Amino acid sequence: MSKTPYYITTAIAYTSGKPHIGNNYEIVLADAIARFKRKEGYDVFFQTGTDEHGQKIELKAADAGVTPKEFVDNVAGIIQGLCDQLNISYDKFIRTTDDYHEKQVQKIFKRLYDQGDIYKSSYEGLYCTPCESFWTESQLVDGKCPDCGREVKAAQEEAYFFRMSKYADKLIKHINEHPEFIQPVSRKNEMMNNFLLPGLQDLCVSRTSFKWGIPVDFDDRHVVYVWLDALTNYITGIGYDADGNSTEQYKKLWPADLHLIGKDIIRFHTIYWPIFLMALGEELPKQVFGHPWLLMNNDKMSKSKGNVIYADDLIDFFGVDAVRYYVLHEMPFENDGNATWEIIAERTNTDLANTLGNLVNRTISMSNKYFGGVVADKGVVDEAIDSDLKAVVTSALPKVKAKMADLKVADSLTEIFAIFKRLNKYIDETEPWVLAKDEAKHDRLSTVLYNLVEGITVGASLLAPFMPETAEKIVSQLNTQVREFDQLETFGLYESGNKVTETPEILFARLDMKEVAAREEEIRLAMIAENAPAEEEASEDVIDMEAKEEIEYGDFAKLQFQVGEIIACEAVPKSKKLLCSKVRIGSQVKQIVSGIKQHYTPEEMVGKKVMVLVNLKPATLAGVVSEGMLLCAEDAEGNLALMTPEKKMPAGAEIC
RNA sequence: GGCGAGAUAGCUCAGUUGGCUAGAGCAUACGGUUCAUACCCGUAGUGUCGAGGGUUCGAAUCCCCCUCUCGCUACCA
Repeated sequence: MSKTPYYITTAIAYTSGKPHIGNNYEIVLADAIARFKRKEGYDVFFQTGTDEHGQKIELKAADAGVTPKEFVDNVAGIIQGLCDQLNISYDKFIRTTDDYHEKQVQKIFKRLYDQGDIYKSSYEGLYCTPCESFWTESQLVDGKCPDCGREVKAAQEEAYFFRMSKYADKLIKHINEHPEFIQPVSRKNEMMNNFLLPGLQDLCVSRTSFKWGIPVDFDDRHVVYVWLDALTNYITGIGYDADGNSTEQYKKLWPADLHLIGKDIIRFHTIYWPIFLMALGEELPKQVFGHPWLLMNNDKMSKSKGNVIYADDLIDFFGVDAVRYYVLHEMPFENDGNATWEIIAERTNTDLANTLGNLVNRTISMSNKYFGGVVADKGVVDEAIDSDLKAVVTSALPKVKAKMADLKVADSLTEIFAIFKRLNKYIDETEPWVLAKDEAKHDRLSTVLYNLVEGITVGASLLAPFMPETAEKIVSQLNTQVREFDQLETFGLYESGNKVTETPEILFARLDMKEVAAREEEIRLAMIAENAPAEEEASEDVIDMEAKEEIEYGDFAKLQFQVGEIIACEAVPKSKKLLCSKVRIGSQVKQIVSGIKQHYTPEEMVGKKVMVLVNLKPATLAGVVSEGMLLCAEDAEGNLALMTPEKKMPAGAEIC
């Protein structure tokens, strides 16, 4: 009987820098699922990898003075190193710079172009020069710019687009008929209500503004833009061929059983990716699970704050399985989880050191103390207390399987730990130290210890997909092996008369919270120190934007910039981003609305001298009239900085 | 602004189709035990189940309204 295939993927990691623990969470989750499915008897193929193209990488490489390829080789190496440290059992690590991938992406692009799904456009008639904005046809109001109402006209920038709308109805039908397709289901509504039902926009699938990408082979001014390049890794990695010569492996594995991704890219995996596949005539993946985030200190991580948590730092301190346990157990199904050194340490102490580690240790110690390490079932049963123990142990597998079928990994671990908790209780119920004092009860004592060793073996075997190293350590101390799943619903398979180790090793040492805090602080300070110069560098990080059309001086002269003084400011009601400021310009006061609430409080706005575009046609925003524009600089992360005069200037001074 | 989710013990959350004294884990207190990593076992809790109103014999659970939080999205001159 051939095994049922199970193809699982993670998102491929973007190689712009070293990923933090929040990024690594996904691959640990995928690994646990993959290992579990293998144990369940599936023929698992687990693919992960790196996404290595794009302008950001091109720029970072230039800054670092290396070629983009050298840059991504380095980062991809770091990422693979982290995978190894985290004990990730991937079968394939794909890089989007791999030859076969690039070749297939070109073929896919060509094929989609030939069949009319991709078309070339140049934004013709859709550029509003005053607004500096491109618009798609459906965004126009009465054929004019939806913002200013002026005529739009052709622009120079050309690009290839994918006709998304063509497949929208088919996708809506698929999603409705396959409620399991998008997980968690709450995401399904978001996709439907925000994108599919209002009508899909065509997707831009090429760029001419940078070079570090896969060239469109029949039009080499263009490179394939991110999604067609990145998403296709799921099929190129297993041997897809756009000309119909796909490998046997591809035929066996596709469609994928599970794409495990972060909730931020659900849209691309549940709308664009299925539509690409439909266009190629391939089946859709069975399930896309958009997992929540693992946040750090309930805050946005920042190197300058030193609160970024990296997997390798954690592994150094806690050990790989403590880290795996933490991310797998602490992460809820739908809400974001939180990671702090303190919480990780607490989990390690309570669950791993106390419940599990101590259980193994005390069991082995007693075996050595009372029977010289020999564990034998003498068949002396106390039905009242033994039967419940056995029931808990042998009923765990189906419970865990049920949880895993719904991807409830955290709950699965809880089920497994229920065994260890039950075993600890069993020790109290049987009181081996009392039995030991009575020669007549030594056979009973032997059976009790046998039951403990047996239960631990079953628990360790269940634990193996989640904490492989620990499972191995446990069974090795018990001088046995991790069992297959079909041996976990029978009690009593441990070889009677076997001898456990004489020198039990502490599996997880209890951690002193003070030491944990000290270590965290040490790393935090090191990170801040290391990034102090880097942060300056970062501020020097150049940002290239697409070049706009050249203008005449006359065009510039039309714009009236003046220094304005903010004399009052308040938040616009019913708006999340808008602040309404009263700005003195000369002797007049204008009311200006700006989308900067997330960066400035009304209080700190007051008194600032800022650069104002004065002669902009008034517009109404969220029901409030705005008579101009406050100018800000914006960086790649969307941080804003108001433009203020470098020397003291009166309100109304012209900026020219 | 649109759509959606949520507000339950100090903390993180469970509470199926409305039904007996509202639960789990962690943290806390007390008791027990000593094989073990000051560990394990047991007991005890405290909760106006976000506010208000309604339906019902009965509501954490259904309806209305309010406040707040969050997600996606639009807007962000």
